[in-house]
Amino acid sequence: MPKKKSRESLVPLSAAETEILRLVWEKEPATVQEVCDRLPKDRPLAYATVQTLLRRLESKGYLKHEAQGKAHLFSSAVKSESVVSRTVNDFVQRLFGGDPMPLMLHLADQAELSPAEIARLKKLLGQANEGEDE
Amino acid sequence: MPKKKSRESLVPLSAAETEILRLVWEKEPATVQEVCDRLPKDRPLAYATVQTLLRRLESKGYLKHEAQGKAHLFSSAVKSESVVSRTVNDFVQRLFGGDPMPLMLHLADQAELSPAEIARLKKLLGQANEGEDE
DNA sequence: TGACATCTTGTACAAATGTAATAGATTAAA
DNA sequence: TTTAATCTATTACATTTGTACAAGATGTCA
Repeated sequence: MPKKKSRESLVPLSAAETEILRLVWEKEPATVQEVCDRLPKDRPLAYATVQTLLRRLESKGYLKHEAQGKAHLFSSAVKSESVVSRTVNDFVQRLFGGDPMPLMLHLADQAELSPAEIARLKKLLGQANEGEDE
Repeated sequence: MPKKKSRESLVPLSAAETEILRLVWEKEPATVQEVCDRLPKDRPLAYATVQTLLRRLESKGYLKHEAQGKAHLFSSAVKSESVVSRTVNDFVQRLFGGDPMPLMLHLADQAELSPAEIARLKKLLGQANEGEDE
């Protein structure tokens, strides 16, 4: 029996689609209007544009919708984790040839993490190398 | 006087362009042919295609070239670090709304890091929270 | 110095993307 | 039940992207 699920090979997300998909994830299910309301102020998009993007996300298989009155309620059709996973992998592949380390280092260095976050990360990292200390 | 350098706002990289740019970074300066030679086997591209991408990278300001005999030698026009930085930021913005933590956690969890790499990361993280341990 | 082998340049072209206007359906309100 | 407010559906359209052929320039070797 297959352990890893067969990596549905969805059509890749474009930049604008990704932004919108994330907003849906933030508040699922969501109507076009609700997504519009959550757009960052510095990134205004016409209602019709958001609508187009949602439709494309649906036709690409990332979202589905059900009707609620005359409006549509959009929600994810695939787990966000798997989308994130694939997206991050592709990204790392493209920009770093597949090696995640440079990205981790960059983030560890650039991101201004709180002590709590750092602790959390360390713990997660720790699990993999208990006791090791180069 | 400005402290941060003025973030040149280059035209963003497309996926294919990013892959090629990375190859140039790997062995700078490089001719079209050399880049072709370094293409991953599972991603064949015609010589002409690579050439087009290099040309576009140059017109977008990421690369420059000088002639060597009849060939062109391409090399970066902006530091790769800054490109990586901008690219990663945009990516985190799009997929995580700007919060790098989910990405770090994802990577820490997914990437199979060697003990040495883990140690390196921990050290880097440590600098920011010496002594802290919630 | 002529024939090859290489390179660059110009051009192409379909598909994807970003962005949106508009017309027609639907519901809620008066 | 007409009107106003919303929604969806259809269509548009300039750019960008991915991918590449072909013609002409140039350097190389016999």
